[in-house]
Amino acid sequence: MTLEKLIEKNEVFSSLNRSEIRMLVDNAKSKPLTKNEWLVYAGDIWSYIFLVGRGRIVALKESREGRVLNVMTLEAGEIFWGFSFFKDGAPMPVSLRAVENCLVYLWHRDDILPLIRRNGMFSWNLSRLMVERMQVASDLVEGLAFRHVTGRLAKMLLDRYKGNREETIARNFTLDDVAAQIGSTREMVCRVLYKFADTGAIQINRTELKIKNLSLLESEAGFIDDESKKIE
Amino acid sequence: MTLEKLIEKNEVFSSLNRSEIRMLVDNAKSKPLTKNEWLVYAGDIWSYIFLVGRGRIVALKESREGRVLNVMTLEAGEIFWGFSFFKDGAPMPVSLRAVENCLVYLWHRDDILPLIRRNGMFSWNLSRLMVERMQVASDLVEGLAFRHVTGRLAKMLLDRYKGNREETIARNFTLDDVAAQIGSTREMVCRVLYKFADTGAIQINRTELKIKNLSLLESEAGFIDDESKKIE
DNA sequence: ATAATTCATTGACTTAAGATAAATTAAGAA
DNA sequence: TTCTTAATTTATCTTAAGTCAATGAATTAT
Repeated sequence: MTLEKLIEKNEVFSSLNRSEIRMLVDNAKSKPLTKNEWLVYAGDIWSYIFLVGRGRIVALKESREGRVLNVMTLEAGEIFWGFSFFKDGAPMPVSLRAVENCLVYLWHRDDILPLIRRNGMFSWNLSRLMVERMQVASDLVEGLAFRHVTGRLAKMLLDRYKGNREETIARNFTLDDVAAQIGSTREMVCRVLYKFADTGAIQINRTELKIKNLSLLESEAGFIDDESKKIE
Repeated sequence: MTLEKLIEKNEVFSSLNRSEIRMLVDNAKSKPLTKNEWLVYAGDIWSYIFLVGRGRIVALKESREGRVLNVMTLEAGEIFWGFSFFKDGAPMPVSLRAVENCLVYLWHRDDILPLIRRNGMFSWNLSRLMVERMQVASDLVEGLAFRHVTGRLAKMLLDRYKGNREETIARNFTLDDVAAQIGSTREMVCRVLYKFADTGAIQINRTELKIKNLSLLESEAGFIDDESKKIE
């Protein structure tokens, strides 16, 4: 899709007129990323806002011990930014890495600021997007603080495959990927998956997966009232 | 402090002119809160933005099992908002509770939106504040995902008392408070505090606390390279 | 001052989850 | 195909952290 089309389709830019969009298109710095290439590292001071034109980019945190937590995935058409785009000197809270070959369009803060001054609704729309991102962070916090690995994994399966009930799904993600999504280890993920299979919630083999019992999974995820887990 | 003064001092409102400030002052709904009173509950649809005039308000999450996680504390002069202030139907990710007697000034989304349309820098400043809040969330995630209770507690002590090195500090927080801040239990917090005392990092008794060895605490918090914890 | 209540502390016990290592299988390269 | 590499699976062991229960100290209410 052309950059112009991508901009037109994105809600954040919905308040811009023709000439403003043209200005954006003309000033965009496009940057191709090869699979696994890093766009920025956590801790960097980076004052850009960008739009994913093609491919997918993952935002992740790494611990010194080498563990990885995927915070979110940016699909084509989505927008993200460096924190110092908004606040001078604010470091990136996550690293950004292309999970496949990508094309991104970048704008430096200095090139966007005039637009923001002129167009009140533009940064309003940015604020709205930020709220969405906060919801993601909020869910993450809740999972990490209150749920066991079992619960986080069940929730992830539901988020991903609720629609594919009773369909056989190819396991096209590695255990390490899943572990990074829920903040655990591949061994734990593997064990818990087979635990779910034991209870009949899912069916699983080395390459495929099938959701057999939605409500069982939901109760593992903590969506359903489970008397044994309640207080008073 | 008068509402007008509070508004003038807050960066978010720094782009407003006299008459806009007057408009805000006139339209503010002021609401007193008694200690421990709830302002909103997590999950509520709540389209207000507010300014803490007096007192302190804590933003917290609760699990079904009764555990509590303090996400942040809003002091007098600080601003926060319901998520549906920005996005229709977006639920509150946290509950808000007064930890002492408070006075808050509230504005409904509908009363602020015209201002935002007119004044581009206002929502820009809001976005900047949102970035600060995201940094808080980011640190929280990092702590929960990568640090043990020991590390989170050490970090909390440093954040709170780095300046009070070698001074005796009254323990004016309950173990439950601390546990809620770092996402653990009072018993764990107690045990870890006495573990820190064993290593000589702090001195502690039932009512007081003293930081004895900053670098020991820092290494517990993971600020210092600890060979034993590194990979390869 | 005394009683009631809230907090802090500690030990014993249980569970969740990570580390390590080895065996097995699938996928891809030669 | 055959070989190599990467990923999955399982078992065992260790550690982190939570629960429960009991005790003692401080604080608040009466």
